[in-house]
Amino acid sequence: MYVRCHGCPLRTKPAFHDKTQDEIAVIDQMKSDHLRVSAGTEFIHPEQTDAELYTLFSGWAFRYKELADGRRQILNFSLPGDLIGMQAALLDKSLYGAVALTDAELCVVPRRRLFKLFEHAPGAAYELTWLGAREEALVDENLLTAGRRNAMERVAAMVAALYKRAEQLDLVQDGVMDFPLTQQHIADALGLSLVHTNKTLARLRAQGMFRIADGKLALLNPRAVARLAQYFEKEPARRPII
Amino acid sequence: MYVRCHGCPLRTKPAFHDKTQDEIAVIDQMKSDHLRVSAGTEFIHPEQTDAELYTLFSGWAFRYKELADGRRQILNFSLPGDLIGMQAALLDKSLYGAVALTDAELCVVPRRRLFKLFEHAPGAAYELTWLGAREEALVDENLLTAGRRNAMERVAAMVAALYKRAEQLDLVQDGVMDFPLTQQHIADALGLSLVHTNKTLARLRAQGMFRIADGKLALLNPRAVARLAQYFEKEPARRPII
DNA sequence: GCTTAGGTATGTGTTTTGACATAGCGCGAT
DNA sequence: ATCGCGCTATGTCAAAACACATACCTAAGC
Repeated sequence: MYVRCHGCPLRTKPAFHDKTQDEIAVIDQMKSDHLRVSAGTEFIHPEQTDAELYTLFSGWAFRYKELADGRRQILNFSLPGDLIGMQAALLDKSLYGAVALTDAELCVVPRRRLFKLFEHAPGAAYELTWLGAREEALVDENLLTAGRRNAMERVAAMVAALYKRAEQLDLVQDGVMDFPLTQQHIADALGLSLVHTNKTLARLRAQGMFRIADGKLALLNPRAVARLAQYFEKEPARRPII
Repeated sequence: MYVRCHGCPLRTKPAFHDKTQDEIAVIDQMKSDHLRVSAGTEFIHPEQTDAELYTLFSGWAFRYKELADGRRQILNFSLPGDLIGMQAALLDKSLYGAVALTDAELCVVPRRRLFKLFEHAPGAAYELTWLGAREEALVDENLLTAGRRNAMERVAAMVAALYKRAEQLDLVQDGVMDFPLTQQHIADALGLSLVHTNKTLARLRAQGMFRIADGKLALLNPRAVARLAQYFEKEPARRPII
């Protein structure tokens, strides 16, 4: 059940850099646990002071913040290979929550070992920082979306971005990928109301650019979606994985 | 004109951790330049592939992204001591621009030296990563603002957050701080139109919670502002500075 | 002194988004 | 089997935000 980094099936995906056996050994040593959580589990809590650092091994997750009156903003979605919890692990306490969207597996790097990692494995530390910077880039893009795109564009931007990320992980087949978000998740990620999200999806559906149904997303016209969203960013060809 | 880290007047502010002479020497070695730029200078360009890493030494700056049709979203504002350009320095190319809002001074850490820093100064590398995580936290909060707060709340949240940051840097006197943003900047940061921002400011002004005028912000009723914005986050008492 | 440009202010009408209500569907629990 | 719940769908109306037009003020440049 416990997955050692040496045989990790994730790191051989085309999305990720190759690593030497030594590098992998370092990371394997840092890893303290391999966690299985079921859909809906909140594995980092807002205000939590002892959150660990995680790499999502399988499944989907998201980070969120909320206001005192319950309004919730999803900050970003995590796919396999993504780091979750840099802020939570480094800062005094977590300023957000993190929840598994599907059943998921998490590789755990204890926050206590983080500084050691910087001392003894500068390469891994650099990659950690790199991944942190990438996560910020995702949030930046989401902020652009929430701040400056209208409802139709927001949905299109989200579809385009998630599709591109899934593609890199070999999660797309014949233009179709798993898509475990409810409309409430979409609304919370895009800064829209649930009802308006539903109506926006209906309008987009009528235009036939993509289809979301039964937990699947089929991207029918990537060009049109990218154009509508004015979303043209490329993911780096290969990235680290810790 | 060139400021050596040893005598840096910024790092002695109460907002920052103390450093040993050795630590300071390491950073001083990393620093390659001390740049002066005038208000409006864009010192990191979107798509730029060779952006350096900066610490803002004096003045204000902001990072932004824009859509092809010109809509602009300001991602966050930087105050003295803040790091700017982690993403730009680490990733292949910059996904955002960075502009000086006022005349400003920048300490430059060349991107080429970054990996060396990780190899030879794990403490400094850790702090760099910490600062990157903090910047992401700022963007997270801005995303919550743009996505889930209404116009009045957005302005209040921005005022509360910037005031709190300025306070930590001794930039507040008698409840008044420099505030070099135009209404267009506020609009672009909050995801509002210029006109609506102006009207929202007028409504808030009528309520007397704060006053923005002549490049100054006077916070008259911090409690009311925090309550309206539902903004209660605390900055960590002390943080690193590179 | 005049002009221009950037910034702020405000009225009017339109568009977008949200709120509320209601309904249907599928699925798991009792 | 049926009840309740989560999720999706859709109509109607209200509120929030935007677009456009115009005006005023100040400071910089000629």
